[in-house]
Amino acid sequence: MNIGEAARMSGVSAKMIRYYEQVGLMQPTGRTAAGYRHYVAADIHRLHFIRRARDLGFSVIEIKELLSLWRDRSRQSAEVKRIAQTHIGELRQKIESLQQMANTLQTLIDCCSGDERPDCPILADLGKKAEAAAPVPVRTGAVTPLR
Amino acid sequence: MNIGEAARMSGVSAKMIRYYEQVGLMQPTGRTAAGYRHYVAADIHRLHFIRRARDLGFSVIEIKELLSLWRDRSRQSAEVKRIAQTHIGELRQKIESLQQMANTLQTLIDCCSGDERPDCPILADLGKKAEAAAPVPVRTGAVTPLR
DNA sequence: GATAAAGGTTCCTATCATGGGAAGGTCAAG
DNA sequence: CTTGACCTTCCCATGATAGGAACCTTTATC
Repeated sequence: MNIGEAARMSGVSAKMIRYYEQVGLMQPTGRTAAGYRHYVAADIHRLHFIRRARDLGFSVIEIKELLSLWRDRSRQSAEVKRIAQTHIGELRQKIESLQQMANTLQTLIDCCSGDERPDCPILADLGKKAEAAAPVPVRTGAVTPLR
Repeated sequence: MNIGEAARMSGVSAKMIRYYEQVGLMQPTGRTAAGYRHYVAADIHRLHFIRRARDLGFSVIEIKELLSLWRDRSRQSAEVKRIAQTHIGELRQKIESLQQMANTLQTLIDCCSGDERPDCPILADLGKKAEAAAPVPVRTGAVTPLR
């Protein structure tokens, strides 16, 4: 099966399939005489795995680790759990940070009359001299951008 | 005042100050004979504004809009409110998406014994043929990456 | 006045996952 | 044999940020 059909079957774009090969998530596949990649059922399965992991926000690095554990008969589930927990920690930190932004912003919005007059507590707050209200920005690390 | 001191006073790095000038958030400042940028109090104030807006997750584009409204005497607060509400909508969507990831992942983690045995529901789920459990990925637009 | 340290300038590179597009080769159907 | 769909590689762009090189300026010290 060609890359296009593999893309359709796995839900991963052809572009990304090539990228995953390049960064080592996918083994280089066999090629036809003309240089076309060809895929078998196991490749599709692996692509499904990757896509699902991406949907859960795992980075390429993390997915590489998960993949190497996936069919390792001697793996210890503790290892997988550790990776997942680290990741969920990152997710939670990011959520909290966004939540704090949203809360602060909501407070400002609630105070804004939102009419034709120029008085606006949102701008007033942004322009305040000191940073009294500024939430400490959280360094959340490489959590995957949402797709 | 030189760019270094402006950075110290505003909490925006010199690198970013130059970047903001380049993308039009800051007006090009005056230069000394040697080509050094120099800043006055109003510039620091503007940098504070920018930093605060960045802390709230506004993109450079949005900040540009907010800045142009900031000292516009004829602005309507409704306009500012609209920008803020659009932005908070993006934040909420992003939060929801991350929350869903975290929930799914937590469910899987809870089912994983996390011991020395290889049986692992996390990997089992990721490797499932169909995408039954896959949450629909949300296109959340240009919400700022966390800092 | 010479020198060294600290700070400024521009320009290039990288991040991370993803997509767009060009230039060109291949395959299958009409 | 042409047409259109598909494949290949290669380059570029995204957004906000940082790192670093090469080079110039200012300031303080000897």
